[in-house]
This record gives sequence, structure tokens and C-alpha cells, in this order.
Amino acid sequence: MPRLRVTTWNINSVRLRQDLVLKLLAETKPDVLCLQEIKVMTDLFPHDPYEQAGYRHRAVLGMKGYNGVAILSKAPLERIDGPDWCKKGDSRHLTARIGGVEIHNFYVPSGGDIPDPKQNPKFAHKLAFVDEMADWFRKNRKPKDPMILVGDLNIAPLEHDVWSHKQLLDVVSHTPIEVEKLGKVQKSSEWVDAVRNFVPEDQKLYSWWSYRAADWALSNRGRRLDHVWVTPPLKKSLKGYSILKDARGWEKCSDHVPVTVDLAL
DNA sequence: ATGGTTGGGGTCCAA
Repeated sequence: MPRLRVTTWNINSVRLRQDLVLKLLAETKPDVLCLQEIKVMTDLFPHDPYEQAGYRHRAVLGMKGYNGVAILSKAPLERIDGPDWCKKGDSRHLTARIGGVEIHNFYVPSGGDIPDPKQNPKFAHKLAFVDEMADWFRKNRKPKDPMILVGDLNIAPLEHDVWSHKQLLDVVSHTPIEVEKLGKVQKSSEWVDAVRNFVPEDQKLYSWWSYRAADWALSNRGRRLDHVWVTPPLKKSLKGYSILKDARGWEKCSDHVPVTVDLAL
């Protein structure tokens, strides 16, 4: 029964943090690594170090300066180009079929500061993007399809996915409208939250800590923005998870840490 | 209530 270990990480510049990506690959040894915010044009993605590290199959969708997603795999992958979300051409989603499983890598818009779509076009974009995700899966895929969805969804849906539910109810990433819309995406393919499958909902879980805290570990005001979901056929295959909190303390680190899930297929 | 930090590209915008 082959293991499939999938890691998702918002790397916040793949070029600046190349050594950290290689460190993660060496330590965690995922079969598939999904990156977000690579912040590099597709043609300038640094392939060589990953080729040499044994990740010989790669799909990259980048752009200049912002966003960008990539999938690195030890096993062959078949790239599937998805829709142009919100018709913005902004490199936020990439799909690969690897060994009979379809893996969706998403970077959902952050949404700006003001949680009102009428005042803040970035928040309107985020809500429209999440709406489109639900529509797309409902129309184009079925819950019985073996799929994994990972990425920086920029939404912490549960009360204990944030350091203070009450204080963040009006903060973009944890507002009721975002949580409701993300719930509709979850329903679209009956997605199972793989990490919460292992960790009860009354336990705090974070994958992101702001750069702006004087001492991120001491204040520990985190949010769980990075997710791994699976469709029902894969639920029984879930074997374990890890959230590499140590990576938030690495030199020149990302503000997100790697989230890993193991499946036995 | 406010401000705090980081990256990319270019001396500001996005997160």
C-alpha cells in the first residue's frame, strides 16, 4: 500500500527561500509539495535544485511579483489547467493528476483589510473567488472522485482555527460571510478537512503567524489559513498529519508553515 | 484604537 505524503506551504517568494524549501524536502520527504505565493514568473522558476532533489516532475503557474503556485512531485504528474478564476489571470490555482488522484493547489485572495465587499474590492474579489470554487466543483467534479485540495485558503473557518474567535469575528479571514462561503466549497465535493480529522475541533491549530508581532511564539496569535481536504473515497486512507511549527522560527522564514498529510492509497 | 514586518519591484502595493 503506497504512501502518499502531501505538503502545502505558502512560501512567500520561492527564490528568496529556496534553501528552506530544500530543507523541508530533506526533512519531511513529501511525495508532493504544493507551493503558493512563489512570486516569480513561470519561466524564471528555479527548476534545477528540485530536479536534483528528486522532484523530477513539476507544474508551475507563476506571474511577475505576485501570487503564483507550483506542484513538485517525485512521481509523474499530468497537469490540468483549470479556469481563469474571476477572469483575472492571477495564477492562483494549479491541478495535477498523480497516480489516479487529482490534486488541486489553491491560493485564495487574501481579501484586504476591510470586511465589506462594497467598500473593499479585494474583499469582493475574495468572496467571488470562493463562490466560483464552489460552483466549479459542483459542476465539474463529483464527491466520489478521488481528489485532494490543498493551499492557502486565507480563511480560518473554525472557532479554534484562530487565537481569539471573538476578537477576529470582524477581521478578514474569520468573518461569518467568508466561513459560510468556504462551507459551501466544502459541501460542493463533500470535502473532508484532513487535519481536523485528526485534531478535535476544540483544540487550537494554526498554520500562520503574522510577521508584525514582536515575538510571534510568545504572543502566539496564529490562524489556520492553510488546509488539506480530501474527498470521501480518500477519507479512510488518511493516516496522519503534521504542522511544522518549527519552520516559523527558521532563518528568513515564511509567515506560513508547511502542513502535511499522509495517505495510504 | 493602533501599529507592527516582509517581499517584489522600483522609491509603493500587497499581504
